[in-house]
Amino acid sequence: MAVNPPRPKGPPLNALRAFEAAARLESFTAAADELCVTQGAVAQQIKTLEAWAGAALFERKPQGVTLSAVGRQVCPAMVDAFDALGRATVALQQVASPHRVHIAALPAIAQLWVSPRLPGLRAALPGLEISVTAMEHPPNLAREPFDLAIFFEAESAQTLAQDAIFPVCTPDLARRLSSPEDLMQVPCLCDAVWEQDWATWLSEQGLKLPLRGPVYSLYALAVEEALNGAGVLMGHAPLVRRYLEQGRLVAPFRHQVFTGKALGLRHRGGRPRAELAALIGLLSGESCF
Amino acid sequence: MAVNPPRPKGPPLNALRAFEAAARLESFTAAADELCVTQGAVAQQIKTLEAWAGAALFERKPQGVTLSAVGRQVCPAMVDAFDALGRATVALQQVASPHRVHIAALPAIAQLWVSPRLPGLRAALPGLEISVTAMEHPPNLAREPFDLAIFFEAESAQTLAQDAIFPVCTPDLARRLSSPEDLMQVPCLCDAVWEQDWATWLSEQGLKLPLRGPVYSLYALAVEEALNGAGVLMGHAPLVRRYLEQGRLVAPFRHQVFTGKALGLRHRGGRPRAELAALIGLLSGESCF
DNA sequence: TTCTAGGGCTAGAAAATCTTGGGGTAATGT
DNA sequence: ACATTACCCCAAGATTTTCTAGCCCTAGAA
Repeated sequence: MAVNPPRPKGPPLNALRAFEAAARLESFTAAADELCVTQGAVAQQIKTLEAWAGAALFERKPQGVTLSAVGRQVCPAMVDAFDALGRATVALQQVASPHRVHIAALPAIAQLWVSPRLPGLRAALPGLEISVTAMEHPPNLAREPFDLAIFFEAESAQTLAQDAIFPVCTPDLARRLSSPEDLMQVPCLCDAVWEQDWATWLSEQGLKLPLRGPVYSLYALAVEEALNGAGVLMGHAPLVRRYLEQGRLVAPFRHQVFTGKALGLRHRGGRPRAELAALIGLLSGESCF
Repeated sequence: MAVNPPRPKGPPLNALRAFEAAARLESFTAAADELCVTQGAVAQQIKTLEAWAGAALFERKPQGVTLSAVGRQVCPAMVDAFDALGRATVALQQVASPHRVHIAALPAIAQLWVSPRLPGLRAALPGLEISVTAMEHPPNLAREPFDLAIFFEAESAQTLAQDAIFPVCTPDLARRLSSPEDLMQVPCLCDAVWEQDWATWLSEQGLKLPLRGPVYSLYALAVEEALNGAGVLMGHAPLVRRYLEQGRLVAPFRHQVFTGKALGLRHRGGRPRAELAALIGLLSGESCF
C-alpha cells in the first residue's frame, strides 16, 4: 500500500480571502479595492471558490451582489479566520522587526504634519526605523501591517489637534483681501478631495460665491503654490500652522470653521511596546516641536 | 489628493501556510508532505516569508530545522489562525453541499471494508452522495474536508471491530498446511506496509521462520492473489471476514494475534447532521450487512 | 435619454509557485 | 573507514495561478 497525492485539496487560500472581503463588504468592487486588484480578479476567485464548494455564494444582481444563504452562513467564520490570520501576521511583523514602526497617514498629513517631525523623532529615538505610507483611507490596524494611523476623523482614540479651516495666503496677497467678496478676484486654490471646503467656509457666514482657481490632486502641492503666492488656499489648521507661525502664510480673515473632525492618532489595542509608546508620546505631546 | 496602490501588502498567504505547517511539524520535509508539494517549494515559501518579515524564522541545521526565537513566538498564533481557517472551510463545504459525505480510509480498508458496504449505504440513504478517498495517514478532520475517517488505530472514538491477524488462504492450499513450519513451503503474501505482520504472528508462538513470497503495494491486491490461490496471506480479521464467511478463504491455523489496534471510525466533533449520523449508525451497527 | 455603477466574460500577460537536478552536512549502519 | 540515509540549499526552467484589459449587459440616477 502506498497511494499518494490524489488527496482532495482544500480551496485556494486566495479565493477564500477574496470571498471574505467580498462577503464582509457585500461588493466585489469594494473587495477588489481593498485587495488592490481589479473587480474581475475578485469575481474569478469567487467563481473558483463557488466551483469548489459546489454552491453559489453570492446572488448577482445588476446593481451589485448579495450573499446567498450559503454565503451568509459561512461569512462570520471566514471573517473570524482572517481576523486571526491578520493578528498572526501583525504579530509576526512586530516580533520579527521590533525596531520598525510603520505610520499610515493621509497624504496631506504625511507630507505636512508627519514629515516635518520625522527628523526630530529620529533624533529622539535612534535605532527606530520609521516608515510612512500615504493612503486615502485609514487602514484596519488589526489586519494591516501599520503601527500608527493618523487621519482626520470625527472621533479617534487620541486627538492630536482639532481641525479647522480658513483661507490662508502669502502676506503680499493678503493685502488685497479685506472682505470675503475679494476672493472672487484671486485664484482660490483647492485640493481635489477637499473641494467643498470653500463652500463650507463660505456658507458658515451666509455667503455663496462663485470662486475659481486651480485644483490639485495633492494638498501639499496646493500649499506649495500658496507659498509661491499663486492664490488663496483653504487651510486646515493643523497642516498650515507651521507656516503661519513662520509668517510665510497669513490668514486674511478671522473667521474659521471647525469641521468637527480632528487630527487623530490610532494604534493597535493593547499596550504598545516601549519604543512605539515613546513615539506616540512625542507625537501627541507637542512639547518638543 | 488621490494616491493609490503602493500600499505595503501583507505576506503571501501560501507562504504563511507553509510556515504554519513547517513550524507545527518542525520540518520542511514533513510540511511539504502535508501540503503535497516538494520540500524545495516549502523552503522557498518560507524564504519568501522570512524576506518579508526581515528575520529568520528557522535555524537550518544539517539534521533538520528548528524554529528560531521569532518563529517560536509567532507559531501559536499562526496555528490558531489556520485552525480557524480550516474550520471555516469545513463549514463552507458542509453548508454548501449538505448531502455529500466524504470518507477517508486506509486504502486496504477503503477497498475491502468500505467498498462492499457502499451499495447498501446508497440504498439506505438515497440522495446522499458518498465519496471515498484512500490515504495512508488519517486526515485532520478539523482542517481537511473529510467527514469520516476509518483507520486502524490504537484508540479511537468509535470502534468498529478489533484487529487481529492470522494466515488465510484458499481451502485447497490449506490442505497442504498442518503446522506453521509448512509455511516455508508456500509463498507467503504480504503487503509492503504490513510486512512485519508475519514476524509478529510467528513470534507470538515463539517461532521465527524465514518466509518468502511476493510483496504487494496494495493489501487488496494481496487478498486478490490469495483468492487466486497464489499463496498464504496474513489476514486482518475485519478485512478478510467476508471471504471467510463465504468460504472462499479459510484460516489454516487457529492461532490469531490481536494487534492492539482496532478498525476505528472518527468524525468531526459536535453533533453530526442527520444524514451523517444515519450513515455512522449503519456503519457501526453491522445490522444490515 | 444618457450616464454611471456594478458585474459578467475572455484572451493574453504577468506573477507566483512548483519541480528538477545537483550540492552540501551530520548521524547511522556495515 | 565508507556507504547510506535524512535533511536542507540553490538555480533554472516549466507550470499554474492570478491579474488586467477590453468589451458587453442591466438598472437606477441625472
